[in-house]
Amino acid sequence: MRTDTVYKKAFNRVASMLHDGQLVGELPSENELKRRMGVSRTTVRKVLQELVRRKLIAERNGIRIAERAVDENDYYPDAETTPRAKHVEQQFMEWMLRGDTRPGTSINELELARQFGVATNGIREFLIRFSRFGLIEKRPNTGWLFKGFTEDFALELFEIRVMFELRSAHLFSQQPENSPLWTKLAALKIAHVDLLKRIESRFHDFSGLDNRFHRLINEASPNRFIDGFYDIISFIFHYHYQWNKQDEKQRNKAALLEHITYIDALESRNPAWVAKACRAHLASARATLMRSLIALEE
Amino acid sequence: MRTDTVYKKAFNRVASMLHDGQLVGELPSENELKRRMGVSRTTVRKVLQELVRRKLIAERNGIRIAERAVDENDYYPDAETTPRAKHVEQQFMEWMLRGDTRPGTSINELELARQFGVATNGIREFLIRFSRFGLIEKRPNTGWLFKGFTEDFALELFEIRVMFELRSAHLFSQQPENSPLWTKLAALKIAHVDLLKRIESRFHDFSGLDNRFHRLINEASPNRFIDGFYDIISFIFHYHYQWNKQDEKQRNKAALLEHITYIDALESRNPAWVAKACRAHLASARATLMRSLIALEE
DNA sequence: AGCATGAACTTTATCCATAAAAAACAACTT
DNA sequence: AAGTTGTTTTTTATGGATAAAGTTCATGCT
Repeated sequence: MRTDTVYKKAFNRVASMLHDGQLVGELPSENELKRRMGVSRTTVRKVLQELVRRKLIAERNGIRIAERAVDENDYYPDAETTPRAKHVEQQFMEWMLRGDTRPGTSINELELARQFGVATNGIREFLIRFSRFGLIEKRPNTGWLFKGFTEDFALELFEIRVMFELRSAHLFSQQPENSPLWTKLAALKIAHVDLLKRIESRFHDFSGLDNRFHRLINEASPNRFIDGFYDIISFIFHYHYQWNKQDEKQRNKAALLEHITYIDALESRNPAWVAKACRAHLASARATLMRSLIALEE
Repeated sequence: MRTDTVYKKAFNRVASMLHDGQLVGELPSENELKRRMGVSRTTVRKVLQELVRRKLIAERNGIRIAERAVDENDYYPDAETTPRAKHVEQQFMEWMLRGDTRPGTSINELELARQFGVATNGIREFLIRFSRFGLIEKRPNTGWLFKGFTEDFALELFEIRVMFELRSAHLFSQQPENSPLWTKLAALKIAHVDLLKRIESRFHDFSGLDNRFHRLINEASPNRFIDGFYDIISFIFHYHYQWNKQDEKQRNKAALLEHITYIDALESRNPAWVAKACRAHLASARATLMRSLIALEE
C-alpha cells in the first residue's frame, strides 16, 4: 500500500504552525492551506479532519479555530513522514558506504528488498536512478555490479567537476554589471564571513552554503547537464560526509576561506584570478575526498 | 509474465547458424553454446529441446546433429525477440518525436501504459532511466513534465559535447607512440576511406562508424561520466535520425570527410590542428541537428 | 462572477505474484 | 580433475491490484 507520508508530513507542519502561533484566529481556507503546504486539497482536508477529530481545532458553521494546545505527542514520528523510496536510498547508501561492500560485489535486488523490507520494485527503481552516478552498472537478466566507491571514481568525478566549474566561473565573472547575480554573490559572501565568525559551533552549516555557492555559479549560464552533474556531487558528498566526520570543523573552515577567496576573484572579474581560485578550491576538495576514501579502505 | 525474448532470440541465432553452415557435424556442448550465445545454459537447453522437437536436429546417444534444413518460417518473428522494455523505449521515442507532443506537456504513466499495452511499472522504469537525458523531469506524486526536444536542449548538449571531445581528442593525440590505439585509429581511417568510395549506396553504414570513432577517442583516457554522456548522444541521434531522413546521404558524406580530416589531425599530434578539426566537425554536427529541429517544429 | 466546500474520478506509489532466465548443486563420463 | 548433462533453487522481468494523493466536476455562498 502506498504510504501516507505526504499526509503525515503535512499534518506535522500544520500542527507545528498552530503550536508556534503562525496560525492565529480563523484558519485559512482549504485552498489557501493547499497553496502554503504544497499538497493537494484532498490531503489538506484529511489533515483538517484529523485535527478536528483530535480536538486540536474546532469547526463551527464553516469557521475553523484552534482549540486545545498542540502537544509533543500529537506529531507523527519522523520516520513515518519519509516515503519508502527515500528510505531505500538511505539504507542503500548505508549498505554501500558502511558495510564491507567491496568493489566487484554483485547486487541482488531480491536480497536487498528482503533486507530493507520493501518490494523488489522499489529497489529496482532506486538502482536505475542511482546508476547515473557511475557507481553501479546493470547487466541485463543478471543483476547489478557495484563498481566501488574508489579512488578512480573520485578522480573521474573531479576531472569533470573542474571542467564544468572553470567554465561556469568564467562565464559568471563575465556577466554584465547589472546582473542580479552580483547582488546574490555579495549576499553569499556576507553569509560566509558570518559563518566564519561562528565556525566553532556552527560548522555544520557550511554544507548548505557550499551548495548555494556552487549552484549560484551555475546560474549565470545554465546548462541542464551541468546541473545534473552537480546533483551527483551533492548526493555523493551528502552521504559520504554523513558517515565520515573526522576533521569536519577543520575541513569546513578551510573550505570557507577558499570560498571567500574564490568570491573575491569572481568580483574582481579577472579571468586568471578566477581560474586560479577555482582550481585551488577544487584541488583541496578533491584532496579531502581522497583522504577519506583511503580511510574507508582500511 | 516475463517475455521469453531471450530464448527466442537465441533460438533464431542457432537456427541461422545451422542454416548457413556455421555449425557442421556434431553440435557443440551446452556449455560451449552458452558461451557463444551469451545466455544461460538453461536457455540453451530450451533452445536445443525445441530444435529436437521440430526435428531440426536429432539427438542420438548424447550426440546432436543437424537433421532437416532450416526453413524461413522456423524463425520467430523479430518483434518477439525484443524485450518489453525495449518496446517501451521505441514507442515512447516515437510518441515524443513524432506525435505532436509539445514542450510543457505532462506525461501520464497510466495513459502511456494503456497506449503502449504494458504495465505502469514498465513505463515508470523507462521514464526514470530516460530522465537522465534532460528531456523530462519528475514532479513527485504528480507525474512527469516533458521539457521538449528544443533548440535549448541541443545547445546545452553540444556545449558539453565540445568540452568533452576537445579534452578527449587532446589526450588521445598525446598518447605514447606505442599505444595500440594508434593502430585502431589507422584501421578506422581505412574504414572511412572505404565507405567514402561506396557512399552512394552504403551511406547508412556511417552511423556505426561515427559511434566507433567517437568512442575510440574516449578510450585514450577513460572517464565514466564522459562515457555516460556519450550514451546520451548516441541515443538521441539514433532516434532522432530514425525519424528524420532528409539529406541523409549528403550529411553523412560531409561528416565522413570531416572525420577523415579529424583523424589526420590526431595523427599529426599537433594540438592546434586537432582542436580545430574537432571543433569544425562538432559545429557541423550541431548545425545539422539544429536544422532538423527547426524542421520538426513546423 | 469568484471563491469555499463536497463528492467523484484519475493517477501515483507501493506491494505482491509468477513465468522466464540465471545460477547452484548433483551425478555421471571420460 | 575437468567437462557433460540433469535437477533444483534463486533471481529478474513483467503484469496486476489497491490505498493515498492529486485533479476535476458539482453545488452552494457571498
